Amino acid sequence: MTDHQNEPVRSITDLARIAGVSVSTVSRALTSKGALNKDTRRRIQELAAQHGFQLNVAAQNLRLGRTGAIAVLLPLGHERGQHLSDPFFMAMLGFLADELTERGYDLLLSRVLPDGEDWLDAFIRAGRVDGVIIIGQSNQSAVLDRTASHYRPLVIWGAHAERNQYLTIGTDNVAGGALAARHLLERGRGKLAFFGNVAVPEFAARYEGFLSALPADARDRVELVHAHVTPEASYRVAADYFAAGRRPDGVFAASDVTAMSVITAAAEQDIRVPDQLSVVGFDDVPLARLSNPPLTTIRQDIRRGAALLVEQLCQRLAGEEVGSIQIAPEIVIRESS
Amino acid sequence: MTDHQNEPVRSITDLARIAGVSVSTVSRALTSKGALNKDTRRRIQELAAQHGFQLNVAAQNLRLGRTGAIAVLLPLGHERGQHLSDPFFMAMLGFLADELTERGYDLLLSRVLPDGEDWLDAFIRAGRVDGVIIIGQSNQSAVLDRTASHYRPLVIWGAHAERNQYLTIGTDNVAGGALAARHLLERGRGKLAFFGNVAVPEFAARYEGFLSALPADARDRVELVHAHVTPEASYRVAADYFAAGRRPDGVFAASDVTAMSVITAAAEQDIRVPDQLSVVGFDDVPLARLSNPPLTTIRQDIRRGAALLVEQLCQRLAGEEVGSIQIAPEIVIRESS
DNA sequence: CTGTTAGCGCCTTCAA
DNA sequence: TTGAAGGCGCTAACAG
Repeated sequence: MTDHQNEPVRSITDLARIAGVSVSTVSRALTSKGALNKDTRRRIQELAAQHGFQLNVAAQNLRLGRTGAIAVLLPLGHERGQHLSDPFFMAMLGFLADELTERGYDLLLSRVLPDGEDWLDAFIRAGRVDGVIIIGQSNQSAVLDRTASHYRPLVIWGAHAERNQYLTIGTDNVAGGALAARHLLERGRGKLAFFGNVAVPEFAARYEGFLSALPADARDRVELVHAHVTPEASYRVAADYFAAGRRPDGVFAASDVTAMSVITAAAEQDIRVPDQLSVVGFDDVPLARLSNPPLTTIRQDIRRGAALLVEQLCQRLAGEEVGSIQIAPEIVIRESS
Repeated sequence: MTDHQNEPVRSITDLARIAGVSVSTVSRALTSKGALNKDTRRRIQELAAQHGFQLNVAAQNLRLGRTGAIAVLLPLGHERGQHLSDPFFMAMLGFLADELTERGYDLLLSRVLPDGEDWLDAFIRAGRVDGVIIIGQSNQSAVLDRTASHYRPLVIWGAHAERNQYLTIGTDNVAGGALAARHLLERGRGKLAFFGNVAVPEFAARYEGFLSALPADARDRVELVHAHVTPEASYRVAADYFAAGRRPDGVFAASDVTAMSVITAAAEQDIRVPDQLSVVGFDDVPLARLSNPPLTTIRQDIRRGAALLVEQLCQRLAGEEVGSIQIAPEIVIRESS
């Protein structure tokens, strides 16, 4: 008998030779699929372990006509800045990684700068992934609609709009905005401002819900302040705003980051939160609790959102037809309001 | 001539048939490699564009014996919590995504719970990626050392230690700790505390540098408070600490998140920052600027770190031998100290 | 229960 | 300049 200890084992062919069986037997043993003698299977598995051999995933996938990977795309349509620095997206990414790993998929991360109309189709045609999760539709809803019409395994985190055909999972932003409005009213606030970029569909929905829950007189006086997503940019906007002498008594911010910017900028003008100004954020990122004062905010259930995104995507991969889902937000009252 | 408009084009074979040439010609045309008549090349490229055809990356990679993907691994050795919620890692991830995309690599994200000694080798043997970037060595330096001895395309973000053979890119944590110490001394602080988990090598180095820059009397009185990485856990530790009546006049926190926890917990005991207590963080995450008061912190150049990680990895992939690099930190003085 | 064989889609050597 | 053919490592009929 030959000494096989030193032969490198790079493929099932190598292992088959050493084991004295055919490649298909090795394949069956290692994939645990197909009928095979128990002892043969065990013997080959042990041999594989001894030689530190594992099936080549790429070849396996090529043969199976799949890739075993799901893309998570972050389109940077509106904000070219450090989108990935947004704690909300990051938490989402973490949970997605967990969910996908659990189902045996790899997570392919990509930030895309949408250019023209073909970026998504081109990405899909490259065949690198079996399905696509998009976090935030940005200003790309037309592109998404077009692609969704012929490509099924596509789910989007974000606001749902009637006119869009693609599959979305997202917080009910309108309801969230309404929660913020009612809370500020309860606090006796009536001179209100909304901080956020309403070109982003999610933020527009928050704003819309906010307005809709306000009595007419308060609604008419709401100031709409165009704040960007990144910490630096939103802080600058807030600082300018207060420096210009604006003095609302209640602010609803489109995100926790923006809310923290508002609080910081207010503090620099000696505006006391919450005595003189109530601030409500959106997201409930982990750091919201550590803001000073701790942030009152509209909580999005990120873990649930990630689970649903993966769940719906897998259904579509299995050929099922599934629809959009909205998740109810809740308000978390802390000390900033 | 047949009408080819409606035939699906799924492979170079299909396109070759339509173009009336051989598959190798199509391959050469689409990869822009090998000699080929200019007009033929252009004609085939146009045909491909018309039919929305792109080369199948998986098959290409199988043939070329590579994967075109780099893994970014987050070992959750010490902290099982939402590691991915740490803003520092997230910012790093964003920059890595940019750098890798630019060089034509996909980024495969995976959070791993290290179990036993084989997790990294097993991951590598699966052959899913061409190289591995590990963010944070956690408590896995033995595993890393073993793997690094036989697997070259491996780079680690984190503290460099003489005894470890693997390639690290990281901030000079010792120097960073010293910067914090000197700053607190300048502020006239002498009753100091360090908040952080010194089982994490990076944090241990920060602590070491902190102590080393202190005069003997101050050094001997430094309190070491074991704070965890996650916001909730570190906040709880800080709250308990102050509730127990501890009253240092200077705190150096192992991370910005921990520093924000300390500030929040202090505020709840009516300890004024910076009047009664100076707090210095580490990282300079985007939100540090928006902390209240804005955080004095030791800045890590994340963008540069990400660029270097990818650069060194690519060198190794090209067969070059390259060594570890330390990045000098700098102190950013804001209002918390 | 196991072996033989034909590809998955692509690249590349060799020959024309 | 182009074509034919072999094979990357694996799976799944189909035979035996």
